[in-house]
Parts: sequence; structure tokens; C-alpha cells
Amino acid sequence: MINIHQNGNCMECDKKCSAFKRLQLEELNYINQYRFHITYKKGEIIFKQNTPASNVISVSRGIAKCTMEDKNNKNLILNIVKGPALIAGPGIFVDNKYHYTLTALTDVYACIIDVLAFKKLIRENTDFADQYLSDLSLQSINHYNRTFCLTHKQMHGRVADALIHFSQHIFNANQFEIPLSRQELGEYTGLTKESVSRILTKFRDDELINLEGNNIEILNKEKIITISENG
Amino acid sequence: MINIHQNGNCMECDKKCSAFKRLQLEELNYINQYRFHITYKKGEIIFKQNTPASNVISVSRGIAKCTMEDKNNKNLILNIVKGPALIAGPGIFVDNKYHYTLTALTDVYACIIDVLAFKKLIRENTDFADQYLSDLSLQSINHYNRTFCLTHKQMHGRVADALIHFSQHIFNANQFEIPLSRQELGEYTGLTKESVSRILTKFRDDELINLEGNNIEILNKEKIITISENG
DNA sequence: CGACTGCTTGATGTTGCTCAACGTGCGTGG
DNA sequence: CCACGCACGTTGAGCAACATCAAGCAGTCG
Repeated sequence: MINIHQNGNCMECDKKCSAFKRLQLEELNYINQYRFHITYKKGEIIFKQNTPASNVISVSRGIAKCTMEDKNNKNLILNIVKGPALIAGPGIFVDNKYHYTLTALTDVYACIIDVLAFKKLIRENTDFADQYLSDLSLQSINHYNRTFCLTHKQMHGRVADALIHFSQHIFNANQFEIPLSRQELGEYTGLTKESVSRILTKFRDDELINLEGNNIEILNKEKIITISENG
Repeated sequence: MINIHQNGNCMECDKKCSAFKRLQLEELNYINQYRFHITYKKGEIIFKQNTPASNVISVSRGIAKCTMEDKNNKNLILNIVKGPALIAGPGIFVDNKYHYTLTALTDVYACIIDVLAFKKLIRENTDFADQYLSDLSLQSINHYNRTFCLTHKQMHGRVADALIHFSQHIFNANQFEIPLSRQELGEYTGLTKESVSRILTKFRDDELINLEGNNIEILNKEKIITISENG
């Protein structure tokens, strides 16, 4: 295990993701020895699909995307995450690989935690393990719903879904700056960038949103929700 | 907790799914008190989406499908599972609901296990918990890949994927009887039954498969794999 | 200033859905 | 026993949804 210690410590950290809140003082002290803090600039890759998963990432602040890519350069953004959040990809209990690429969409403040130390705590603290199980399970549920959306809704519904996700789960606001390019919005909704563009201008023309570059204000949330629900 | 004891016991069971193999004798004895065995006929619902998740299911023999349904009667088959397999849906650590409907595709032999007893073992036996984590994680990985397939491949690739899945993961054979109707194959591949039908006859005409009702024999596996990979 | 990147918009092409017709078992009731 | 309805599968024609291709338009960076 790597042992690097840096700025501050886990005991005092107020950006802990939910699982780490379940740890005892001595456990926080322990994990503090096996983590280090890094700041990623917007656009930087935090880890890459198919590389060995030697760390778990605790994102304290910032927004990041989880992307699957294949050989044909077709990408799918699986999820957008906002700190505080624990990224302990499914590979660490299966094949010790990352199964998606994690990329910073804004500046990201994160702790890189040794996976062996993390697993040790999973085995020793059942509260911690319970919370991790709960996190994993919630991710699965969200992902089931997303798959349903991507396969059964059409363009307008999917873009509406994306707007709702940003508004309610990422920014908690009706006005926000989308941290994705049109291309990336396409990768998130399973559309081309052109389709995304057309739908956003359509929404603007119908006065459902204000649109200025990546700045979006949701004007008629009910209508957006209706569009999302009717596919 | 319900306490019903029936035919045989967990200690002697040779159809245990992987997690239960990690249990000690006294734990098997314990769980044996909180489970009962049921046989489901082909087509019967084992549990239904949105109902309270009071049990986990250990499928010892048979094939079942996990389906998400919405109010518009649009269905998505998330997964096809074959015993021995543990179905401890993601809801049990989140909101105590089932998030999909589980339906028997063949006769299914299963043990219904009290969820509280199951959770107790998760907390008390870290090997058991580890294996469960591993199962959950593997499911996530498979589901990520499936989402990628459903959003990025087109019809022929998706049907090819389905055939490969049945051939390699369910039946371990080149010849098998698909336990799904054309409609259900559509719900699994995100297509309409008409499209599925057309593609299967196309595959037959191209001599990639033999096709007689639901009996399928894969004649040219390499070609099918190529089709799958090229989308 | 020119090259480049990202966004928008329009024209055109393709994919896959919808709808309708028809065939084939299969169970049910007269 | 046959007649009938019903569920399921197949096939074709037409259409809607979405992608592709191409052009133009900022903004930005050297």
C-alpha cells in the first residue's frame, strides 16, 4: 500500500461521503494514512477504463463524468457525479479493473484511497460495509432507470430527463451552467450532438427554457416533466 | 420473521448459489429456519416490481427473467438469470422494494429467504458479505455493458448479442430452445417483435442459424460474433 | 489574420417502428 | 367433432424518428 499523507486529515474532513461518516475515529486515523489528496483540473482524466483499479476515489468537491468507451470511439456517459461522492467502481470486487473512465467536468477535489485499505475497512466495520452496499445498490437502481429511459424514451424525453437530472440532482436550482458540451450531452442521452442542439432550441422556442450557450434556466418545469414522462 | 421449514435443508443442498457456499455449518443451520422452498411453473410471477421486498430468492434450478415495466405497458427485460443464482434485488439495502418483476421462464425451483435473516448473515460473516458484494458488482458490470449494447448497437448486433448470451451463458450449447417469445425477445433487445422476427429469418436465410420456432442452432458463431461486435 | 473548435441549421438518407393482413396452432364451447 | 376465438409469428408497405452530411457562423488562440 502507498502511504502518503497530505493537507489536513480525515478526522476533520467535512466533505466525507456517506460511507466514511460511519467510521470510528481510529478507523479514520487508519484510512488517513492510505490516502492522498489531489486536485484535478476541468477536463483531466482521474482514472481510465480497463486500467488496474488500485484506488477508490472520494470526490469531495466538483463534478465528474463516468464514461464507457469502445474501440469505435463510441462513448456512453453512464453517470454524472457530484461531490461528496464515493467512486468505488464495481471492478474492485470482481476483476480489479476500472470499467469506465472518470473525467473531471469542473475542477475536482478528491482523495485517492488505497483499495486494500478500503477493503480492510469493509471487512472490519459492518456499518461502513452496510453504507457501501447501500450506495452500490442505489447506483444500480438509478442505472436500471436510466437504461429504461435510454431504450424506451425518444429524443425529447431523454433531453428532458437530462435537464431534470442537472436541475434536481446536481445543482438544486432552476438555473445552471451545464458542464457538458453538446457532444457530451449526446453521449449522456444516447443522441447525436445535432439532435441535442435541435431539441434544446426547440425547448427554447417553446419557452420551456432560457438558453444561452451552456447556461440554462428552466422556465416551465411541469412541462419538462410531462415531456420526460411521456417519453 | 417467518419460520417455515420444508423438504431438505441448507446444509445438504447442492444447489447453493456462490454466496451461500461461504457460510459455516451453524449459519446454514440458522438460515435454514428462515427459508422455504417453492416450485414455480413456467410463466408464474415470483415477485412483482414495487412490492415490498421481504425476501431474497435463491434460484436453485430454472430460468427466470427480470423485467421493468412502466405505466404505459412498455417493458424492458433487464436480465435473464439461470439457477443457481441469488436474486437479492438492489432494493433491500435502499428502500425495501423490488425494482423489477421476476418471472419464471421455465419451471423454477427456488428458496424464499427472509430478508432480515439474510441481512443478519451479511453483517456477521464477512466472507458471505464479500461474495455478495462481488455478485452485486458483477451484475453492475454486466448491466453497464448491456446498456452500452442497447444504446450503441443496431438491431442485428443486439439480436446477435442475445443469441450469444443464450448460447454461452444460459445453455452452454450451440443448439437450444429460447425460453422467450418474439415479443419478449424484443423486450430484451429493445426492439419490436416484428424486427426480431425479421432479423431471425434474415440470419436463417444467411445460414448463420437454424431456426424452427423457438429452437435455434447457431451454425456460424464467428459471423454472429462479428455482427455483435460491429453493432 | 488564418486555423481551429464548437454550435447551429438545413437537406437528405437510413433505421426501425407502426399498422395491417394473413397463417398457424390450440383451447373452448356448442 | 367442428367452429370459433385467441395468441403468436411472419411478411409487406408506409412512415416517423433520428442520424448523417454539409455549410455557415461565432469565438478563440497562436
